[in-house]
Amino acid sequence: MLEGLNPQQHRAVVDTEGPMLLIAGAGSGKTRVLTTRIAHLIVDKGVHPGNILAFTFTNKAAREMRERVERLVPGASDAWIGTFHATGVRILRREAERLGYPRQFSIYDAEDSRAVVKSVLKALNADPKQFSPREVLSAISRYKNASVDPSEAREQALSWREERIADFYQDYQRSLRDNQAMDFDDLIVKTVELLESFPEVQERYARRFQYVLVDEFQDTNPLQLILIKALSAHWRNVFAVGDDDQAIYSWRGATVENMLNFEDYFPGARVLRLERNYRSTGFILQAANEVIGHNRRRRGKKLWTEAEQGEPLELLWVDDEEGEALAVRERIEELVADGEFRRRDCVVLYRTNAQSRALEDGLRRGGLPYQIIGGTRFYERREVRDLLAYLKLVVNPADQVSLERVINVPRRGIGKTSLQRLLDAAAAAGLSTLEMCWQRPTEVERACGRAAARRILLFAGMIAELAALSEKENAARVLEKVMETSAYLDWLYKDDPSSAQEREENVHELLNAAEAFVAESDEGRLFDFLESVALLADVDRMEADGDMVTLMTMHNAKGLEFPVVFVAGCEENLLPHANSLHEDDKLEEERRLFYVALTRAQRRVFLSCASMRRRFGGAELALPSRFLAELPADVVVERGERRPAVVQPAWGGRGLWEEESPRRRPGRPASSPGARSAGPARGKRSGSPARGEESGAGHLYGVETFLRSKARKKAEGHGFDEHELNQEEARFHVGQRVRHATLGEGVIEAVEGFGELTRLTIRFGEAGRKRILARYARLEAVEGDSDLPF
DNA sequence: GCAAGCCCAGATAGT
DNA sequence: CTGGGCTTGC
Repeated sequence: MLEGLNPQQHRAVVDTEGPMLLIAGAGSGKTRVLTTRIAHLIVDKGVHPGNILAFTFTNKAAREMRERVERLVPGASDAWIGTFHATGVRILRREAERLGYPRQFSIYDAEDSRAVVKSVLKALNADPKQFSPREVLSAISRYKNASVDPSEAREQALSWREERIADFYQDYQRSLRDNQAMDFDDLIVKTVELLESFPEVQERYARRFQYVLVDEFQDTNPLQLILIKALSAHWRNVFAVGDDDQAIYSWRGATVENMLNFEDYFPGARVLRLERNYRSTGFILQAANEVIGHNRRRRGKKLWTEAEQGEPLELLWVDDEEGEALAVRERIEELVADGEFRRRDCVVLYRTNAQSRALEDGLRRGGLPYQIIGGTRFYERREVRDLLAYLKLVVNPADQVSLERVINVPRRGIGKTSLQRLLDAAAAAGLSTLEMCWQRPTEVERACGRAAARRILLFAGMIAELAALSEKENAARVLEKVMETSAYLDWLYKDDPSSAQEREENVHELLNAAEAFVAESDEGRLFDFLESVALLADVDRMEADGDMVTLMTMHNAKGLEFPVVFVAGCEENLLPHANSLHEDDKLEEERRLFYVALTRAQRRVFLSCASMRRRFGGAELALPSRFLAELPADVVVERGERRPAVVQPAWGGRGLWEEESPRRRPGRPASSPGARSAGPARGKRSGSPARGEESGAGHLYGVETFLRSKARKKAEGHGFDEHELNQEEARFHVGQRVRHATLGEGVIEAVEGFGELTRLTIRFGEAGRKRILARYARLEAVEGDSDLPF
């Protein structure tokens, strides 16, 4: 078992007593250490598997860890291995009654939570202009992950706004409790609450877990740290594994402080490091090391490898997202044709889910099989959520959110007014809506009128029947019954025939999921099924079988590895993301994200960078990511050429990126790839020159053609002739300085539309950013272009 | 009670 | 361009 471990790994495995922090670089074999350590505890130390607790970042990671341990030690599956959330649920299902929750409390996902926040905002008369559900929700989540309860939030509030949010927080929690529901964060919050309020319970669990292991420790938050401490308090054997260079979830409340101050939180802790990388080639590692070296806030380490240099990274210059998709597809086809890689070896990573669409289209058009992780998730489809809401309601009749979702879906003539009367009556009686219906039907009739009451009571009766059924039947049977009694499929076709077929397929997939669950689990109980659904992460649904390319966000790729990695959209405002440009901490997190992306790769890395990207329908200029400039020049070769983003093609002047003399842009050394001016790319010394010579041929059309055809279409509709059109086009370009009569001087950031519809986004000094119609703006050109990036 | 149509805001990342 | 929320008219 211990064979083949390097000395550091070996020590990390066998040095089991007391707290330990393992700083494990990307690809340094930490998963192996974790699994071997668990196996070692069981086999060599005689620890009972049930006394081991391991936290992973995703269910998929948990499953893999369990399988790997099981392979080393058959019968080890009694160990508690799971995400923080899953472990929280596991404890809460046994103990929730102490907190005043029934065992079968509902778990609300983001959309359910949003519904609750919305109703809270409405009830407290919040001004929708000042408080969006989104913001409030994220504020609440931040509080929770920082372990701040509503009353503390109220006390800490420094402004009227914060006070209001604390009030919303309080009502939100009250509402969840009324619904006997917990949101995602609560799964940990309530577990901590339980352990803190009931010392005997804490003692019981802390005694039980002789060894506690935590993976991806750099992405844990203060609340999770409290949970770790509480559960390891008795034996104090905490083994935390993490890499500060891969901390990418600070927006979820995670803090590297947990790692940096480990020795304070766990006195007597030892710290070990794994710096030898077994995953990537020399070139890839060199690139990754160099990039992450630009971060200041880090513990600092340097990965090394004895692997061969391999192939240099390739930088693909493309015109726009379609060109990018095409380039990605062609490279994959090439790799597959060479026989060196399969499609399933390839992953395409991107910063935002919105980028997946163009990539997806490109792959589909080329007939290249792919799977997408994340984005519009299966369990977020309306039809799937409707049916799940029925099931949740069956399990937990107090769940108002689910009730309101389905009481009139399919339509049964229970409209807003009747529903409101019903809700009011129930609230007045201090009962949940369904209890009201079941226990006091006459009052429902009084409140809603006879006709409406009849329909409502019919619905309530249906849920009661389903609930009875769920006592003895498994999840799949109950789901079938829901579909049957609600005639859900019929309604799909009635509601929107055009989408009905696709939705029906989704419904059947849900049914399949339920069947699969029933087949796998002991009892196939409905509420266990709902729980497994609620806790699923996107990556958990990743297909291991089937030869297809995988598409996902960089965040989702954490902890995974692939022979071939594509990093799409290596552009300013995307990577680093626009929202992270102005704070150093955020910028460094973006860099870590890029680092994570690079270090997923075993053998090949392709980076793509477009000159133009479409957003909200309009065209926007894209600049090469500053991170590209941080790559050492001799580990990258370029493909295609960096074509100027000629947003105004007809005007004939120099395009934004055609420079008469190589003028250096800020922050970009001349030797780096990003600084090279347009022109045929050259293979570099270490690369394969022949490839570098290839042009970026094969685009469906250049930016120019695309924009002009679009312009012509518009012009035809508006009685412009082409001459006039060109005149209009000629007037403005991105980067141009202009003066506005009242707004002052500014720089054009984006040009959208053509002719009389030309819209300009201009950043003014004082007035900020404005989006205006060029024809009314009466702009005056000012000499000299602004130096981009803005 | 309900459907059609209009308007506006919007999309960083996810257990 | 898209989706959700609101208004309007039947």
